[in-house]
Amino acid sequence: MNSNTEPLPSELEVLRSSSMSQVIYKEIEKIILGGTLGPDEKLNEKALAERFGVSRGPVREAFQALHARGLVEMIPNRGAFIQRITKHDAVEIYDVRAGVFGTACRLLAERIDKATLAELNALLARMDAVALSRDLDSYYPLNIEFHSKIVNSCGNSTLANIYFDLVSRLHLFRARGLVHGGGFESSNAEHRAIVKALDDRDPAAAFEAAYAHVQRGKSRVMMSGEGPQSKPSAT
Amino acid sequence: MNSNTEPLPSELEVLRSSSMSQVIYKEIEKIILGGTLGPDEKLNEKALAERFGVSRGPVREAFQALHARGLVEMIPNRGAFIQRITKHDAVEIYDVRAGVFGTACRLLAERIDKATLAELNALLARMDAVALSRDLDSYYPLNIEFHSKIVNSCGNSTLANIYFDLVSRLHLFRARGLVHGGGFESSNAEHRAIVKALDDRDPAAAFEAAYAHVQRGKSRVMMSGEGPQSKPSAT
DNA sequence: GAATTGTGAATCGTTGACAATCCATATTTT
DNA sequence: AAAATATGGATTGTCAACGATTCACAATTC
Repeated sequence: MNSNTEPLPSELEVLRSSSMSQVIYKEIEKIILGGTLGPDEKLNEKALAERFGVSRGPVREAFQALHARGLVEMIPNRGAFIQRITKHDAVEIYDVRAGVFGTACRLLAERIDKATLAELNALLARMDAVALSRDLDSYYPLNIEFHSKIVNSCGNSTLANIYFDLVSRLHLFRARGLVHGGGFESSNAEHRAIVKALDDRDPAAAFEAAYAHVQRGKSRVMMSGEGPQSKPSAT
Repeated sequence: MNSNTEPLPSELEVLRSSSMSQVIYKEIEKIILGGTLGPDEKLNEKALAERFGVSRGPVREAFQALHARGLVEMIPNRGAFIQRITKHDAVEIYDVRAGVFGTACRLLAERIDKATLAELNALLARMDAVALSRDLDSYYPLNIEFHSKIVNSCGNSTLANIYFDLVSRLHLFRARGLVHGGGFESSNAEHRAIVKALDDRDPAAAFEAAYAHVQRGKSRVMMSGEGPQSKPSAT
């Protein structure tokens, strides 16, 4: 076909492979996770449709997908609202995330290669260096990269999708600043314990180290006592 | 086919509390998981809309939600198809399910009460009895009830939702008969190991027992070599 | 006869319009 | 004046219709 001509990676090409509602989905997801809108904020169909230059149909379809993924709440005859994550919800999500991340490490321990191990060690070193200079804004992305590298290397895309979904939902729990807040030196010590278990090819130890690490992260976040705590009725 | 158009049984009142697309979602989900349709089967918008007596709008919204949950595949300008689960996909799902179910047991071990323990023991006894009579059709629902009881008792609805989603997706992998196929006496022995760990309030042991149990279930299913094995391009 | 091209029916993607519902404000009632 | 009730505007839920794309099958070409 036109393997020689592909000068348009822009919107036209995207529209060929993905339907409109999928594009709208990604855009609204960006808006939600961007954090500019407050929690419990209303998502106006007409306003969003006009903003993207489409009709309300694709927007409504995107809403349903966002609802299925737990990012928005649908109230009949009222519309779509950014999902509100209570403290109780956040605890639940952290516990599942601990189990999923632990499972990723367990699976990775059975198949990790030298290259991946080297990359993880390199990240450890960089995080240690940044921790010394106490540069929080530099530590944060490295921390994410470390966890993502593990999840993406465990050879299970289903697990990876679930993991990143959980992380997205936690983003809705406005309690950041705490992730960096309490002691990230100890955090990196926990990272080292994980990598050591991976290096030892010890699945059980890898799970335990990873599970404990996320649980400590939960404690660090919850300690600060931020976020909404009201508990709406279950669906 | 069905000249008597009454596919929605008295659930018109549900429409008050839930939107139409949510009802359609549940109906299509039932159709998919019912198993009457083969894998990779096309879901016709117009046909489904007429079957439910609505227009195509709500049906398309339901499709998006089903797609987000991994039950249908959306192909641009082609429509919605029942998601095809390859053997490779099934392995991934089993591994995640093992980790999630293990996490449920781990959490439950920290909070289980006498009543729940008694219920689980009662189920164990019933499954043993059924195993003696080799009544597979009676064993299967008890097996499901056992796992569901654990997941629903661990006090984490987020985890429960993810778990049942994974189970649903595994249903798309047409390889049943195998779940019962190879030795369900050993399966119940594994159940006993889980309950023992729960009784001991030993989280780590509970996880290991549960994880190993699902992994053995995976082996039993995969051993039979059924299911589609073609591997479409990764997303 | 096999491959290619052309045609038409069927289906999908999107839109704009209409009815039903909800919300905020103004009006009435006690 | 406070509570209850009406009212108008805005928003959602659903539908039917239009253009665009795909698929199956017939006609044509080599």
